[in-house]
Amino acid sequence: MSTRCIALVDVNNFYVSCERLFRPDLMNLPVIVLSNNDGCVVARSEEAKVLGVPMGVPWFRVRELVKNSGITVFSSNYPLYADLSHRVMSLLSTFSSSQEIYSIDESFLDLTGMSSQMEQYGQVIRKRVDQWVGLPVSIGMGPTKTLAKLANYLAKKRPVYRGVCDLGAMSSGQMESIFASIPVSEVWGIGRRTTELLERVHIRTVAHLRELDTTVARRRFSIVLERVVKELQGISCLDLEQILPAGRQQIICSRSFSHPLTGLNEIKEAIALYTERAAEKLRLQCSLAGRIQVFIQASLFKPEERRHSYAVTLSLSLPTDDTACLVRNAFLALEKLYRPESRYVKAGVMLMELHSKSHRQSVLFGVSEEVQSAKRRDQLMNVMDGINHRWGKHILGLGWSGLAKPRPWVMKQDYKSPGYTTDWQQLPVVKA
DNA sequence: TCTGGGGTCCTAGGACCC
DNA sequence: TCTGGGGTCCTAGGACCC
Repeated sequence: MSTRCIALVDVNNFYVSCERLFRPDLMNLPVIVLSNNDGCVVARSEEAKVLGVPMGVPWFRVRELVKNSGITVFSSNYPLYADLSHRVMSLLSTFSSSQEIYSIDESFLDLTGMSSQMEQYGQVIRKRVDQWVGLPVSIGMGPTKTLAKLANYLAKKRPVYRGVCDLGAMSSGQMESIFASIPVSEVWGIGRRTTELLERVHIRTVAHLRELDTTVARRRFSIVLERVVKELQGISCLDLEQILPAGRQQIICSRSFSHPLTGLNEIKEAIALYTERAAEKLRLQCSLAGRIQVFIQASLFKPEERRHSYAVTLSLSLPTDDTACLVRNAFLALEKLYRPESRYVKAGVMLMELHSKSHRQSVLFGVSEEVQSAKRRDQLMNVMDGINHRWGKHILGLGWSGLAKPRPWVMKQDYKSPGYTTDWQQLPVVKA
Protein backbone atom coordinates (compact mmCIF):
# COMPACT_ATOMS: atom_id res chain seq x y z
CA MET A 1 0.00 0.00 0.00
CA SER A 2 1.37 3.39 -0.92
CA THR A 3 1.49 6.09 1.74
CA ARG A 4 -1.14 8.73 1.65
CA CYS A 5 -0.43 11.78 -0.45
CA ILE A 6 -2.40 14.90 0.38
CA ALA A 7 -1.87 17.96 -1.76
CA LEU A 8 -2.69 21.53 -0.88
CA VAL A 9 -3.16 23.71 -3.95
CA ASP A 10 -3.43 27.43 -3.41
CA VAL A 11 -3.50 30.45 -5.67
CA ASN A 12 -0.61 32.85 -5.17
CA ASN A 13 -1.74 36.24 -3.85
CA PHE A 14 -5.24 35.25 -4.96
CA TYR A 15 -7.07 38.61 -5.03
CA VAL A 16 -4.13 40.35 -6.67
CA SER A 17 -3.83 37.59 -9.27
CA CYS A 18 -7.56 37.89 -10.04
CA GLU A 19 -7.23 41.63 -10.64
CA ARG A 20 -4.16 41.12 -12.84
CA LEU A 21 -5.93 38.55 -14.97
CA PHE A 22 -7.94 41.39 -16.49
CA ARG A 23 -5.18 43.97 -16.15
CA PRO A 24 -2.14 42.23 -17.62
CA ASP A 25 -0.44 45.63 -17.72
CA LEU A 26 -0.05 45.26 -13.94
CA MET A 27 2.05 42.11 -14.19
CA ASN A 28 5.34 42.58 -12.32
CA LEU A 29 4.10 45.88 -10.86
CA PRO A 30 3.14 46.43 -7.20
CA VAL A 31 -0.59 45.85 -6.52
CA ILE A 32 -2.64 45.64 -3.33
CA VAL A 33 -6.28 44.79 -2.56
CA LEU A 34 -8.24 46.28 0.34
CA SER A 35 -10.81 44.61 2.60
CA ASN A 36 -14.47 45.54 2.66
CA ASN A 37 -15.11 49.18 3.42
CA ASP A 38 -11.56 49.80 2.19
CA GLY A 39 -10.52 49.12 5.77
CA CYS A 40 -7.19 47.36 5.53
CA VAL A 41 -4.82 45.59 3.15
CA VAL A 42 -5.76 41.95 2.59
CA ALA A 43 -3.66 41.00 -0.44
CA ARG A 44 -0.32 42.15 -1.82
CA SER A 45 1.69 41.30 -4.89
CA GLU A 46 5.31 40.26 -4.32
CA GLU A 47 6.43 43.71 -5.50
CA ALA A 48 4.18 45.40 -2.92
CA LYS A 49 5.57 43.14 -0.17
CA VAL A 50 9.07 44.19 -1.12
CA LEU A 51 8.06 47.86 -0.91
CA GLY A 52 7.09 47.25 2.72
CA VAL A 53 3.28 47.12 2.76
CA PRO A 54 2.43 44.83 5.70
CA MET A 55 -0.45 42.34 5.64
CA GLY A 56 -3.56 43.51 7.46
CA VAL A 57 -2.38 47.08 7.93
CA PRO A 58 -5.10 49.78 8.02
CA TRP A 59 -5.40 51.53 4.69
CA PHE A 60 -5.07 55.05 6.09
CA ARG A 61 -1.70 54.12 7.52
CA VAL A 62 -0.14 53.13 4.19
CA ARG A 63 -2.03 55.47 1.90
CA GLU A 64 0.93 57.84 1.55
CA LEU A 65 3.45 55.06 1.01
CA VAL A 66 1.19 53.50 -1.60
CA LYS A 67 0.73 56.74 -3.52
CA ASN A 68 4.40 57.66 -3.41
CA SER A 69 5.56 54.22 -4.55
CA GLY A 70 3.12 53.97 -7.44
CA ILE A 71 1.31 50.94 -6.04
CA THR A 72 -2.03 50.17 -7.72
CA VAL A 73 -4.93 49.78 -5.27
CA PHE A 74 -8.16 47.82 -5.62
CA SER A 75 -11.21 47.51 -3.38
CA SER A 76 -12.33 43.90 -2.91
CA ASN A 77 -14.38 42.61 -5.83
CA TYR A 78 -15.93 39.48 -4.33
CA PRO A 79 -18.17 38.51 -7.23
CA LEU A 80 -15.06 38.39 -9.45
CA TYR A 81 -13.01 36.39 -6.92
CA ALA A 82 -15.86 33.96 -6.24
CA ASP A 83 -16.32 33.30 -9.94
CA LEU A 84 -12.63 32.66 -10.57
CA SER A 85 -12.41 30.55 -7.43
CA HIS A 86 -15.20 28.38 -8.74
CA ARG A 87 -13.36 27.85 -12.03
CA VAL A 88 -10.15 26.85 -10.26
CA MET A 89 -11.93 24.48 -7.87
CA SER A 90 -13.87 22.67 -10.56
CA LEU A 91 -10.73 22.26 -12.64
CA LEU A 92 -8.84 20.88 -9.63
CA SER A 93 -11.65 18.42 -8.94
CA THR A 94 -10.73 16.65 -12.18
CA PHE A 95 -7.36 15.65 -10.71
CA SER A 96 -8.71 13.72 -7.73
CA SER A 97 -11.82 11.90 -6.63
CA SER A 98 -11.46 13.43 -3.19
CA GLN A 99 -11.36 17.19 -2.79
CA GLU A 100 -11.85 19.53 0.16
CA ILE A 101 -12.43 23.15 -0.75
CA TYR A 102 -10.82 24.75 2.23
CA SER A 103 -11.15 28.42 1.40
CA ILE A 104 -11.79 30.73 -1.52
CA ASP A 105 -8.28 30.06 -2.88
CA GLU A 106 -7.21 26.75 -1.33
CA SER A 107 -8.11 23.17 -1.95
CA PHE A 108 -6.89 19.87 -0.51
CA LEU A 109 -6.74 16.95 -2.93
CA ASP A 110 -6.13 13.32 -2.07
CA LEU A 111 -3.60 12.23 -4.68
CA THR A 112 -2.74 8.87 -3.11
CA GLY A 113 -1.62 6.44 -5.80
CA MET A 114 -2.11 8.92 -8.65
CA SER A 115 1.51 8.85 -9.78
CA SER A 116 4.92 7.58 -8.81
CA GLN A 117 6.30 11.00 -9.69
CA MET A 118 4.24 13.31 -7.55
CA GLU A 119 6.38 16.34 -8.18
CA GLN A 120 5.90 16.04 -11.94
CA TYR A 121 2.20 15.45 -11.47
CA GLY A 122 2.10 18.68 -9.45
CA GLN A 123 3.74 20.55 -12.30
CA VAL A 124 1.05 19.23 -14.65
CA ILE A 125 -1.65 20.63 -12.33
CA ARG A 126 0.09 24.00 -12.12
CA LYS A 127 0.39 24.27 -15.85
CA ARG A 128 -3.23 23.29 -16.42
CA VAL A 129 -4.57 25.91 -14.01
CA ASP A 130 -2.35 28.51 -15.59
CA GLN A 131 -3.50 27.66 -19.12
CA TRP A 132 -7.19 27.10 -18.46
CA VAL A 133 -7.93 29.76 -15.86
CA GLY A 134 -4.88 32.00 -15.97
CA LEU A 135 -4.00 31.98 -12.28
CA PRO A 136 -0.67 30.94 -10.69
CA VAL A 137 -0.83 28.23 -8.02
CA SER A 138 1.60 26.63 -5.59
CA ILE A 139 1.30 23.01 -4.52
CA GLY A 140 2.47 21.33 -1.33
CA MET A 141 2.28 17.58 -0.75
CA GLY A 142 2.71 15.35 2.25
CA PRO A 143 1.16 12.42 4.13
CA THR A 144 -1.01 14.68 6.33
CA LYS A 145 -2.88 17.94 5.82
CA THR A 146 -0.56 19.82 8.16
CA LEU A 147 2.51 18.57 6.27
CA ALA A 148 0.88 19.44 2.95
CA LYS A 149 0.32 22.97 4.27
CA LEU A 150 3.92 23.20 5.33
CA ALA A 151 5.08 21.89 1.96
CA ASN A 152 2.94 24.55 0.33
CA TYR A 153 4.74 27.19 2.37
CA LEU A 154 8.06 25.86 1.04
CA ALA A 155 6.76 25.69 -2.53
CA LYS A 156 5.84 29.33 -2.32
CA LYS A 157 8.82 30.70 -0.41
CA ARG A 158 11.73 28.79 -1.88
CA PRO A 159 12.30 29.13 -5.63
CA VAL A 160 14.26 25.87 -5.73
CA TYR A 161 10.95 23.95 -5.64
CA ARG A 162 9.50 25.75 -8.70
CA GLY A 163 6.09 25.93 -7.09
CA VAL A 164 5.73 22.26 -6.14
CA CYS A 165 7.13 20.68 -2.97
CA ASP A 166 6.55 17.06 -1.96
CA LEU A 167 7.63 16.26 1.59
CA GLY A 168 6.62 12.66 1.04
CA ALA A 169 9.54 12.20 -1.35
CA MET A 170 12.16 13.40 1.13
CA SER A 171 14.41 11.38 3.39
CA SER A 172 14.01 11.96 7.10
CA GLY A 173 17.43 13.61 7.14
CA GLN A 174 16.39 16.11 4.48
CA MET A 175 13.16 16.88 6.29
CA GLU A 176 14.98 17.30 9.56
CA SER A 177 17.27 20.00 8.22
CA ILE A 178 14.50 21.80 6.38
CA PHE A 179 12.24 21.78 9.45
CA ALA A 180 15.04 23.22 11.55
CA SER A 181 15.01 26.25 9.27
CA ILE A 182 11.28 27.05 9.51
CA PRO A 183 9.91 29.10 12.44
CA VAL A 184 7.21 27.31 14.40
CA SER A 185 4.74 30.13 13.72
CA GLU A 186 4.51 28.97 10.10
CA VAL A 187 2.79 25.75 11.11
CA TRP A 188 -0.93 25.57 10.38
CA GLY A 189 -2.80 26.08 13.65
CA ILE A 190 0.05 27.80 15.48
CA GLY A 191 -0.98 31.42 15.90
CA ARG A 192 0.50 34.35 17.75
CA ARG A 193 -0.56 33.22 21.20
CA THR A 194 0.68 29.65 20.91
CA THR A 195 3.95 30.86 19.40
CA GLU A 196 4.52 32.92 22.57
CA LEU A 197 3.72 29.98 24.83
CA LEU A 198 6.05 27.68 22.86
CA GLU A 199 8.81 30.27 22.97
CA ARG A 200 8.79 30.04 26.77
CA VAL A 201 9.83 26.41 26.56
CA HIS A 202 12.33 27.17 23.79
CA ILE A 203 10.35 25.58 20.98
CA ARG A 204 11.13 27.86 18.07
CA THR A 205 11.35 25.75 14.91
CA VAL A 206 9.18 23.15 13.26
CA ALA A 207 11.87 20.59 14.10
CA HIS A 208 11.57 21.42 17.81
CA LEU A 209 7.81 21.13 17.76
CA ARG A 210 7.91 17.85 15.87
CA GLU A 211 10.07 16.34 18.61
CA LEU A 212 7.70 17.36 21.38
CA ASP A 213 6.22 14.39 23.23
CA THR A 214 2.54 14.20 22.28
CA THR A 215 1.34 13.55 25.83
CA VAL A 216 3.30 16.58 27.01
CA ALA A 217 1.79 18.59 24.15
CA ARG A 218 -1.65 17.66 25.40
CA ARG A 219 -1.02 18.10 29.10
CA ARG A 220 0.94 21.34 29.01
CA PHE A 221 -0.80 22.93 26.07
CA SER A 222 -3.97 21.56 24.53
CA ILE A 223 -5.58 18.79 22.61
CA VAL A 224 -5.27 21.03 19.56
CA LEU A 225 -1.49 21.21 19.86
CA GLU A 226 -1.27 17.46 20.36
CA ARG A 227 -2.98 17.00 17.02
CA VAL A 228 -0.62 19.44 15.33
CA VAL A 229 2.43 17.55 16.64
CA LYS A 230 1.04 14.20 15.51
CA GLU A 231 0.27 15.57 12.07
CA LEU A 232 3.83 16.87 11.80
CA GLN A 233 5.05 13.39 12.67
CA GLY A 234 3.04 12.00 9.79
CA ILE A 235 0.17 10.63 11.89
CA SER A 236 -3.03 11.82 10.29
CA CYS A 237 -5.56 13.40 12.66
CA LEU A 238 -7.46 15.61 10.24
CA ASP A 239 -9.57 14.07 7.50
CA LEU A 240 -10.46 15.62 4.21
CA GLU A 241 -13.86 17.21 4.71
CA GLN A 242 -15.74 16.90 1.51
CA ILE A 243 -18.73 18.80 2.74
CA LEU A 244 -20.45 21.17 0.40
CA PRO A 245 -20.99 24.73 1.51
CA ALA A 246 -24.30 23.23 2.61
CA GLY A 247 -22.90 22.15 5.92
CA ARG A 248 -22.44 25.48 7.70
CA GLN A 249 -23.26 25.51 11.38
CA GLN A 250 -23.81 29.22 11.55
CA ILE A 251 -24.38 31.99 9.04
CA ILE A 252 -23.16 35.51 9.63
CA CYS A 253 -23.79 38.67 7.71
CA SER A 254 -22.17 41.80 9.05
CA ARG A 255 -20.69 45.00 7.68
CA SER A 256 -19.07 48.18 8.87
CA PHE A 257 -20.93 51.34 7.91
CA SER A 258 -19.30 53.94 5.71
CA HIS A 259 -19.70 56.39 8.63
CA PRO A 260 -21.09 56.12 12.18
CA LEU A 261 -24.89 55.86 12.44
CA THR A 262 -27.07 57.08 15.29
CA GLY A 263 -30.65 56.79 14.01
CA LEU A 264 -32.62 53.63 14.76
CA ASN A 265 -34.27 53.64 11.35
CA GLU A 266 -31.03 53.60 9.42
CA ILE A 267 -29.67 50.80 11.55
CA LYS A 268 -32.93 48.92 11.04
CA GLU A 269 -32.44 49.20 7.28
CA ALA A 270 -29.00 47.68 7.57
CA ILE A 271 -30.16 44.91 9.92
CA ALA A 272 -33.03 44.09 7.57
CA LEU A 273 -30.66 43.88 4.61
CA TYR A 274 -28.18 41.69 6.47
CA THR A 275 -30.99 39.44 7.67
CA GLU A 276 -32.30 39.11 4.10
CA ARG A 277 -28.86 38.06 2.91
CA ALA A 278 -28.32 35.64 5.76
CA ALA A 279 -31.76 34.11 5.13
CA GLU A 280 -30.90 33.67 1.47
CA LYS A 281 -27.75 31.77 2.39
CA LEU A 282 -29.81 29.74 4.83
CA ARG A 283 -32.30 28.70 2.15
CA LEU A 284 -29.49 27.99 -0.29
CA GLN A 285 -28.16 25.31 2.04
CA CYS A 286 -31.69 24.06 2.81
CA SER A 287 -31.52 24.78 6.53
CA LEU A 288 -33.69 26.37 9.18
CA ALA A 289 -32.41 28.58 11.97
CA GLY A 290 -33.40 28.02 15.58
CA ARG A 291 -31.78 31.15 16.98
CA ILE A 292 -30.91 34.57 15.73
CA GLN A 293 -28.35 36.96 17.13
CA VAL A 294 -28.05 40.66 16.37
CA PHE A 295 -24.97 42.62 17.32
CA ILE A 296 -24.07 46.28 17.00
CA GLN A 297 -20.74 47.87 17.63
CA ALA A 298 -20.63 51.37 19.06
CA SER A 299 -17.79 53.78 18.70
CA LEU A 300 -17.81 55.72 21.93
CA PHE A 301 -16.57 59.22 22.45
CA LYS A 302 -13.96 58.42 25.07
CA PRO A 303 -10.85 57.16 23.32
CA GLU A 304 -10.13 54.44 25.88
CA GLU A 305 -13.41 52.69 25.08
CA ARG A 306 -13.42 53.34 21.38
CA ARG A 307 -15.45 50.35 20.39
CA HIS A 308 -18.05 48.44 22.25
CA SER A 309 -19.90 45.45 21.02
CA TYR A 310 -23.30 44.32 22.25
CA ALA A 311 -25.35 41.33 21.24
CA VAL A 312 -28.81 39.93 21.88
CA THR A 313 -29.77 36.38 20.98
CA LEU A 314 -33.35 35.22 20.54
CA SER A 315 -34.66 31.68 20.33
CA LEU A 316 -37.27 31.26 17.63
CA SER A 317 -40.44 29.45 18.64
CA LEU A 318 -40.10 27.30 15.52
CA PRO A 319 -36.97 26.97 13.38
CA THR A 320 -37.50 28.93 10.20
CA ASP A 321 -35.98 30.20 6.96
CA ASP A 322 -38.66 32.83 6.41
CA THR A 323 -37.10 36.23 5.81
CA ALA A 324 -40.08 38.12 7.24
CA CYS A 325 -40.08 36.12 10.45
CA LEU A 326 -36.31 36.47 10.83
CA VAL A 327 -36.41 40.21 10.22
CA ARG A 328 -39.18 40.64 12.81
CA ASN A 329 -37.06 38.86 15.40
CA ALA A 330 -33.94 40.76 14.37
CA PHE A 331 -35.81 44.02 14.97
CA LEU A 332 -36.91 42.83 18.43
CA ALA A 333 -33.30 42.08 19.28
CA LEU A 334 -32.11 45.38 17.84
CA GLU A 335 -34.61 47.38 19.85
CA LYS A 336 -33.26 45.83 23.02
CA LEU A 337 -29.73 46.82 22.07
CA TYR A 338 -30.19 50.24 20.61
CA ARG A 339 -29.21 53.34 22.59
CA PRO A 340 -29.93 56.68 20.92
CA GLU A 341 -26.82 58.30 22.39
CA SER A 342 -24.44 55.81 20.75
CA ARG A 343 -22.69 56.11 17.41
CA TYR A 344 -22.70 52.74 15.69
CA VAL A 345 -19.94 51.75 13.30
CA LYS A 346 -20.87 48.17 12.50
CA ALA A 347 -23.78 45.77 12.79
CA GLY A 348 -24.41 42.14 12.06
CA VAL A 349 -26.84 39.25 12.12
CA MET A 350 -25.96 35.68 12.97
CA LEU A 351 -28.20 32.64 12.36
CA MET A 352 -27.51 29.74 14.70
CA GLU A 353 -28.79 26.27 15.60
CA LEU A 354 -29.21 25.36 11.99
CA HIS A 355 -31.22 22.24 11.24
CA SER A 356 -31.83 20.51 7.98
CA LYS A 357 -35.11 21.60 6.45
CA SER A 358 -36.30 18.11 5.64
CA HIS A 359 -36.49 17.52 9.37
CA ARG A 360 -39.03 20.29 9.96
CA GLN A 361 -41.58 18.85 7.56
CA SER A 362 -42.12 15.94 9.89
CA VAL A 363 -42.41 18.16 12.97
CA LEU A 364 -45.18 20.13 11.31
CA PHE A 365 -46.92 17.10 9.90
CA GLY A 366 -50.52 16.94 11.02
CA VAL A 367 -50.97 20.61 11.89
CA SER A 368 -52.64 21.35 8.63
CA GLU A 369 -53.10 25.08 8.98
CA GLU A 370 -49.48 25.62 9.85
CA VAL A 371 -48.40 23.30 7.05
CA GLN A 372 -50.44 25.29 4.54
CA SER A 373 -49.10 28.60 5.73
CA ALA A 374 -45.52 27.34 5.79
CA LYS A 375 -45.94 26.07 2.24
CA ARG A 376 -47.17 29.44 1.07
CA ARG A 377 -44.25 31.18 2.73
CA ASP A 378 -41.88 28.69 1.10
CA GLN A 379 -43.33 29.49 -2.30
CA LEU A 380 -42.97 33.22 -1.69
CA MET A 381 -39.33 32.80 -0.64
CA ASN A 382 -38.63 30.60 -3.67
CA VAL A 383 -40.03 33.23 -6.01
CA MET A 384 -37.99 35.95 -4.32
CA ASP A 385 -34.77 33.96 -4.47
CA GLY A 386 -35.46 33.07 -8.09
CA ILE A 387 -36.00 36.67 -9.15
CA ASN A 388 -32.99 37.93 -7.24
CA HIS A 389 -30.85 35.20 -8.74
CA ARG A 390 -32.05 35.93 -12.26
CA TRP A 391 -32.08 39.71 -12.20
CA GLY A 392 -29.41 40.64 -9.70
CA LYS A 393 -29.04 40.83 -5.97
CA HIS A 394 -31.89 42.44 -4.07
CA ILE A 395 -34.01 43.55 -6.94
CA LEU A 396 -36.77 42.17 -4.70
CA GLY A 397 -36.75 42.71 -0.97
CA LEU A 398 -39.24 43.24 1.80
CA GLY A 399 -39.21 47.03 1.85
CA TRP A 400 -37.61 47.21 5.27
CA SER A 401 -34.13 47.62 3.99
CA GLY A 402 -34.77 51.08 2.61
CA LEU A 403 -35.77 52.38 -0.77
CA ALA A 404 -33.23 55.15 -1.17
CA LYS A 405 -30.41 53.95 -3.41
CA PRO A 406 -27.56 54.15 -3.04
CA ARG A 407 -28.09 53.68 0.67
CA PRO A 408 -25.98 56.29 2.43
CA TRP A 409 -24.51 53.84 4.93
CA VAL A 410 -23.19 51.12 2.61
CA MET A 411 -19.50 50.44 2.73
CA LYS A 412 -16.85 52.36 0.90
CA GLN A 413 -15.41 50.79 -2.24
CA ASP A 414 -13.49 53.57 -3.88
CA TYR A 415 -11.18 51.43 -6.01
CA LYS A 416 -13.37 48.61 -7.26
CA SER A 417 -12.61 46.88 -10.56
CA PRO A 418 -15.47 45.99 -12.95
CA GLY A 419 -17.46 42.75 -12.72
CA TYR A 420 -15.55 41.34 -15.68
CA THR A 421 -17.05 37.88 -15.50
CA THR A 422 -20.31 38.45 -13.63
CA ASP A 423 -21.97 41.46 -15.29
CA TRP A 424 -22.90 41.70 -18.98
CA GLN A 425 -22.41 45.46 -18.91
CA GLN A 426 -18.86 45.10 -17.64
CA LEU A 427 -17.38 42.41 -19.87
CA PRO A 428 -13.82 43.25 -20.81
CA VAL A 429 -13.42 44.46 -24.38
CA VAL A 430 -10.72 42.70 -26.36
CA LYS A 431 -8.85 44.97 -28.71
CA ALA A 432 -8.14 43.47 -32.11
C1' DT B 1 -11.14 60.45 10.96
C1' DC B 2 -9.85 56.30 9.13
C1' DT B 3 -8.25 48.81 11.60
C1' DG B 4 -12.80 43.37 7.12
C1' DG B 5 -15.92 39.57 7.11
C1' DG B 6 -16.98 34.77 7.65
C1' DG B 7 -16.02 30.70 9.68
C1' DT B 8 -14.51 26.44 13.18
C1' DC B 9 -13.21 24.29 17.39
C1' DC B 10 -12.15 24.11 22.28
C1' DT B 11 -12.46 25.40 27.18
C1' DA B 12 -13.96 27.36 31.43
C1' DG B 13 -17.45 28.42 34.33
C1' DG B 14 -22.26 28.82 35.88
C1' DA B 15 -26.77 26.68 36.63
C1' DC B 16 -29.01 22.82 37.74
C1' DC B 17 -29.77 18.04 39.13
C1' DC B 18 -29.08 13.76 41.85
C1' DT C 1 -24.94 25.17 59.73
C1' DC C 2 -21.85 22.41 57.72
C1' DT C 3 -21.17 20.98 52.64
C1' DG C 4 -19.03 16.14 48.30
C1' DG C 5 -18.82 14.44 43.85
C1' DG C 6 -20.38 13.71 39.43
C1' DG C 7 -23.03 14.65 35.49
C1' DT C 8 -25.28 17.58 31.79
C1' DC C 9 -26.33 21.58 29.37
C1' DC C 10 -25.55 26.18 28.02
C1' DT C 11 -22.95 30.31 27.05
C1' DA C 12 -19.16 33.41 26.54
C1' DG C 13 -14.86 34.00 25.08
C1' DG C 14 -10.38 32.71 23.20
C1' DA C 15 -7.56 31.07 19.52
C1' DC C 16 -7.05 30.17 15.07
C1' DC C 17 -7.86 30.12 9.98
C1' DC C 18 -8.29 32.56 5.23
